[in-house]
Amino acid sequence: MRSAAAGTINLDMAGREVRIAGWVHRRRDLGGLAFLDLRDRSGVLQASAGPEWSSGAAMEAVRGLGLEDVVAIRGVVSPRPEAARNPGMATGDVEVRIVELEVLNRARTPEIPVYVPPEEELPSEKLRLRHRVLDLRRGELQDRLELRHRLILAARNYFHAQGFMEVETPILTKPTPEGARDFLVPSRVHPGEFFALPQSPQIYKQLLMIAGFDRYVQIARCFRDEDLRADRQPEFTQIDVEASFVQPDDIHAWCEGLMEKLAEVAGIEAPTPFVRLSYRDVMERFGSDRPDLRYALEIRDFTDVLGALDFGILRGAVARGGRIRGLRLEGGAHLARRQIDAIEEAARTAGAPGLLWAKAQEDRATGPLARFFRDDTRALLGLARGDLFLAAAGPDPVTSPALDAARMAAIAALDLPRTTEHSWLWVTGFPVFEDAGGGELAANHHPFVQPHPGDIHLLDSNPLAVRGLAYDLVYNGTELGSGSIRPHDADLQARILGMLGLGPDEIRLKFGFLLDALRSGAPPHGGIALGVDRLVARLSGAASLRDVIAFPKTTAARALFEGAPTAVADAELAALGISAGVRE
RNA sequence: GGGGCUGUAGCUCAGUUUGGUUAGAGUGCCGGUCUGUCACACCGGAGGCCGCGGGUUCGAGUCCCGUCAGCCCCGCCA
Repeated sequence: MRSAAAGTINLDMAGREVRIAGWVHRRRDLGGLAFLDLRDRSGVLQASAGPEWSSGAAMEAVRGLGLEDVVAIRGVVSPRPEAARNPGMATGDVEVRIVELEVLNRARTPEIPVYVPPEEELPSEKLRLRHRVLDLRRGELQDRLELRHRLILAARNYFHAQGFMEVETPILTKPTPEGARDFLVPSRVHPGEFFALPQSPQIYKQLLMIAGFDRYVQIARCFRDEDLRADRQPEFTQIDVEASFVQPDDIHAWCEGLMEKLAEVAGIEAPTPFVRLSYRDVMERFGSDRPDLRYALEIRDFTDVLGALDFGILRGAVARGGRIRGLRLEGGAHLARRQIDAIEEAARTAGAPGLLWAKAQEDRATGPLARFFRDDTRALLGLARGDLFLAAAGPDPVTSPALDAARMAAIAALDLPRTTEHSWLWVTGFPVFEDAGGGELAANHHPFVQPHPGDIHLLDSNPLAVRGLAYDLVYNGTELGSGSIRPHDADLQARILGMLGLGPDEIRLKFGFLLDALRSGAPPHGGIALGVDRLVARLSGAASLRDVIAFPKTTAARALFEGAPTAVADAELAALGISAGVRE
C-alpha cells in the first residue's frame, strides 16, 4: 500500500513515483490548485493536486476530503518551485504531485483538533483524555512514546549485555500489609478470597535470587491504590533490577552504565560516576532526600550566632533542642516584600510555623529578624550588602522540609543560575525506620532493607538511628529510583518485621513463604527499581506522567476514553461471592 | 478525606467585577469564489441546557447553596 513514509520523502527522490498513505493533516484549496498535508508517524508531507498532473477525478477527491480522513496517494516526487519552498517544514523542499488518490476511510469531524496552531492552547486535558486516539496523533505525544520505547529497548539491551535475564513475575499476587493500599482481585474459584495486584515485584525478585537467577531485570508494571498526583499514576512501570553477591557499589555501577546509555538515547549528559551523598548530608545541606543539585545554594547552621541573640522565639527553639538554620541569598535584598512572603508561604506549606528574614541594605539590616541583630551579627552571618537572609528555627524534621521549600522558592524567585543542566546523584544510607508516631516504627523504604553493619547494634537501643544499605537515584530533584541490599538472614528479616509491629502469627501468615525461602540457602542480594514513567517525563520535558503514558488515568483514577472503572452486573458479583456496597 | 483553580458554540477563549433588550470572537463545520498555498485568502451560513440541581430576585451566564467532572496541592503513597 505504501512505498515510502511521508516524512522520508526528499529532493533526492525527485522524479520518482511513490505511494504514500496517511491522514489528512490540513488542506488548502486554491480553486484550480489544491494542497493537502498528509501525515503519518514519520512526519508531514505536502501533496498537490493540479490540472497538469492530476485527473479531474483526483482533483474532486482532494476537494471532498475532510480532516483526519485516511487516504492513499500515488504520485510523483517533485521539487517545489523555488518561491514555494517551506524551510520550516522537514519535507518543505518537495511535494508529491497527485496522480491518483484513494480514500481508505472517512473520519467524522474530529472532536478535538490534531493540529493545534502554534499560539493556540491545547484542548482541555479532560477532552484530550476522552478523545485519546486523536490526541495521540499529535507529534508531541508520538515522539514521547517513541522515546519511551527506545529507552526501554536500550535498558533491555544493556542489562542483557551485562548478563541479566528478564523473568516475568505474577500480576495476581498475595496482598501485603505494608506500604500502599492494594488493588484486590476476587477469586471465583475460592469465593471470599482475593488476589492483589503487585505494588512491585519486590518479594518475587528476592525469591528469584534465592532460586539462583543471580542477575534479574524486568520491565514491570506496578499497581498502588492511592490518591494521585501529576507524578503519580495508579499503574506505572519500573525497570526492576536485582542481583546476588553484590554490594551497593555494584548496583550503582550498573545503574550508572544504564544511565549513560539512556542519556545517549535522550541526547543529554550523564557523566559518571555520579555524586554520592549520604542521607544525613543532604538533609543537612538541602533539607531534602532528593535535592536538586543544579543549584549551588545550601542550607547552613547558624544556631551559635542567632541563638545568642535576645530573641525569645530563637532562644526557646534552641532550648527545646532545636537548631537555627538558614539560607544566605546573594543579592536577594532586592526581592519585594510580596516575593519574600511567597517564599515564606512555601515554607509554611511544608510545615514550618514561619520563616525569619533580614535584608542587608547599604548601611543597616532590615526585616523582622534584623532588629534583634547585634553589631557583629551581620558579619558573623557572612552577610554582604544586598544579601537576603532566611532562617527557620526548630527541630530538624520541621525545619528541613521548610528550608527545602524555601530554597526552591528562593531559587525560582531570584532566577538563580544553574551550575549544571543535569544533576545526577546517589543518596545513600537512608534510615531503615521512620517514626510512625505513638512510639511505633514504620519502614522508611519498605521492610526489606539490610541495616548498615555498623548500626546493627542499635536495632534495640535506637532503631531510628539505624542506617540501611539503601540508596536513591536522584535526577534534577526527582527521585528516579530506589533500592537496597536486602536482609538475607531470615532471623534478621523476621526481627525487622517484628519491630514494625507485626506479631509472630501475622509474620508467619503474610511473610512465612519469604522467611522459609530465606532459610533454604539465600545468597546476599540487593537491587533497585527505576521509575520508567518519571524517567521518560523528565527526559522528554513532559509536565505530567499522563503525557508519557498512552492511556493514563485521571487524578480521580478514571480512564476517560474507555470509561473504566464501571459497575458490573449483580450476577457477575454473585459468581465471585461478593456484593458491592454502592455509595449513595 | 481536606484546600485551591477551572467548567460559556465541535475546539480555544471573551462576557461574571457592578444581575437588565437578541450571549460574542477566532478556529473548525456547511455553501460559494480563487493556479503556488503552507494558520492560504475572501464572501455567506448553520451552530448555545452558559457542567448539573436547587434557591434569591420582577429578572440569573453573572449572586447564594449543593453536586459532578478535570487539573494542582495537603493527607496518603516510594
